[in-house]
Amino acid sequence: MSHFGRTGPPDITDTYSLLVLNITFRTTADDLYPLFDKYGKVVDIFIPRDRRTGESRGFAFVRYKYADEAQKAVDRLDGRVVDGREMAVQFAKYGPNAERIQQGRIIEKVSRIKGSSRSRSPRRRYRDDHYRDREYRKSRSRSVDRYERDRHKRRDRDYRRRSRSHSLSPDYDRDRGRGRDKKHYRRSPFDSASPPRRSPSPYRKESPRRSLSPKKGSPEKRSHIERSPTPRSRSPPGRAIDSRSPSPRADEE
DNA sequence: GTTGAGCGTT
Repeated sequence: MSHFGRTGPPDITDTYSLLVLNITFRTTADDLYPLFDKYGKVVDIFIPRDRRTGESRGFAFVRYKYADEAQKAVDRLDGRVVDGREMAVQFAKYGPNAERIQQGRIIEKVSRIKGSSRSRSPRRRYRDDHYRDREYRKSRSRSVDRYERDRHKRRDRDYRRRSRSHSLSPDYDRDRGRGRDKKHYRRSPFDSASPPRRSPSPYRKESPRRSLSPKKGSPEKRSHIERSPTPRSRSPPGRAIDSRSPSPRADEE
């Protein structure tokens, strides 16, 4: 009763799905229920979680019974700060069965949009057109494309932290930033209160940090060489290990 | 204990 998503989809025949993005990873369906239920009758709330960690992915699906209520919730809850984070509420474009959705309502059949009431959500922007363009082609299964991208994203998401970007063009990056939010936009690097005096090259992605003395060794280099099946007994038959790791305690122990 | 583009389960 309280927990949504525990069971399969109850009935998505006459329900409107709303996509809630930008929510915190700690936000649960129970937390969103009172918020969305205040604006209408919430049929079900589902928050996709990770299969491995089980943590929320950062977005949830709120299903409403009526479109007017859903629309109101989108207008009222869109941009609302929840748990210190602004959540973006918008109509879902895709359904659970990869079905097409218009204004949150699942359309089993691919009907042509007459253009009656589509300019109701100005938040969709050109993104809708972009996706639609791909669907129009129908040269390939978009479902697979989506899953493939998702998969890459999952792994890339973890690796992204270490590596900023492989080598994407400025255009690509700019397109993404522009389509998402403008909060990332910075007025000017010189506008900063602290001049980049300390930073040798703020524009540089990273400092090469070339050290003339490679110290004793680089563990990273050894990573690709071998995993060292026996890291503990990797002590070479020399005095290298002895000189750098006397291990006085080990002697006593 | 962390992260932040995006579209979903029994």
